[in-house]
Amino acid sequence: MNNKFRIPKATAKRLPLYYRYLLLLNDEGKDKVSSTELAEAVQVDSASIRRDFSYFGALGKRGYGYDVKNLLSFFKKILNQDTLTNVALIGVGNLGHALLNYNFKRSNNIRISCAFDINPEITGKITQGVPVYSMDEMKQQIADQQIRIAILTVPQATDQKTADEMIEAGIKGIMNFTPIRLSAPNGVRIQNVDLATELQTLIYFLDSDEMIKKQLEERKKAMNNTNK
Amino acid sequence: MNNKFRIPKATAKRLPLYYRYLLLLNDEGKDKVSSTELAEAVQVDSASIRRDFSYFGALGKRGYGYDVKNLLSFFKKILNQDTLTNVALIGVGNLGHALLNYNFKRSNNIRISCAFDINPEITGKITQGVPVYSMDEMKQQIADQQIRIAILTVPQATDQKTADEMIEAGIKGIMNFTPIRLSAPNGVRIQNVDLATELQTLIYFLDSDEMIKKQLEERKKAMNNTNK
DNA sequence: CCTTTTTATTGAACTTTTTCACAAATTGAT
DNA sequence: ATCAATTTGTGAAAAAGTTCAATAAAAAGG
Repeated sequence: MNNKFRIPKATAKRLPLYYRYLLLLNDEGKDKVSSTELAEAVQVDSASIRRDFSYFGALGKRGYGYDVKNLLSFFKKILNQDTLTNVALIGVGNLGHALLNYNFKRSNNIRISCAFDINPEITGKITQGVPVYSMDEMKQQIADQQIRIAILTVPQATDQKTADEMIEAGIKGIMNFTPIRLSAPNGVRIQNVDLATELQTLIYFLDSDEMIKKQLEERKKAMNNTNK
Repeated sequence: MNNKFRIPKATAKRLPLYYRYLLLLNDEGKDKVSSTELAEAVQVDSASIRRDFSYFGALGKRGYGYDVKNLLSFFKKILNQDTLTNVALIGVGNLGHALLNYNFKRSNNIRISCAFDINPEITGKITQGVPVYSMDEMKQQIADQQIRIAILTVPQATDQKTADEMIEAGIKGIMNFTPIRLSAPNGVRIQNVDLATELQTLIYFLDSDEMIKKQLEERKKAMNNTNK
């Protein structure tokens, strides 16, 4: 028996994407979908899609494509979408508020079930249907509710300490919106979401696109001059 | 003359990370930094860091490390941090508001200089120091202000149409927070930021971690039984 | 029933990214 | 001046990820 369970990281990252589009197709009443069709919608090369699916065995039918309902229920299980996942929100500032309003439940079966903040003006109340506790209560609540996943949107400074506390309370996965790279023991996953960095990367790519374009133009001009 | 300018994508994505940490070090008054030290802070293998830097030439000194000020001013240029980058915000909902409050300027020299929305209750006003225009004015404003980059946080549905309009107005880079994979002509970059997807990926990894752990335990147990 | 078309599956080639590991340069101590 | 300790820069190997393209199965059309 070999490790059939080790799915490439790159593939795993694309699964939710596939899943969401399959949900959409299903809602539209579509019965089948081909890798080419999927490729266009999710903007992943069709060969990659076929390769990705193949890690889970032969999910399709040659000459036909993939059965939407089949694929959907398969991925539903793979992605743990049949059970509701409760997550904690640490830090109810601007971004935290936005996330409270975000409807993760709709197509992901994820729910923010409790939030924590230091600001006494918002703690002890219910915001967007979610109770906001003080930070002192965090450890207890997370442990009691057996929450494994937390979204960290505190405004910096104390983040590592906060993370340590969360992990102590039983958190196994952190979606980290702070710019600090948290350190965590083995068995705890950190997913960094760094908005400023991504924006800057975008700018970098744009500038280098432009530079390459300029160089090409200059080279062309030089060629023309030599040919005269 | 060969293409010395083509920096690997993976490297480019890490540059803003390095930059931010270098800013921090400089603020702390540190003069030099080694790849090992950097590695720990940004959680990238030290060999990768050296490799990344080497694409730009020999930036360090053997037996010494990298000069913080030197490196910083070099990356400042590379990342276009010496000029302020204006970006547009399309959609001032919850997430949009959070982004308006986000201080991109502090360590990234990026500023949201105008925002757009359909909601007449917020258009025509200035929010967080940023004027909010109606969608009708978008094309004009983007063109007039020569904005190349936009953050798209509209609540779905019309997004492709909105994107097309933006591109027509001169936008070259879109940071897309909507779940839809936008299509764009050549020369326009789309950076997708998909919060629900990332959260789901995290859950997937957690579950597979757990499964692997369980399997290992079972295998161990089986081994023990055989050895008896 | 045969032929053509469609489309998944997958070995193999290819590309990109990461990591190893060591020579070469530099520092700092003695 | 010498030697030990550091630390970069980088060939080369390994690993991860993507794409090509041959094959096989199924569907559709005649």
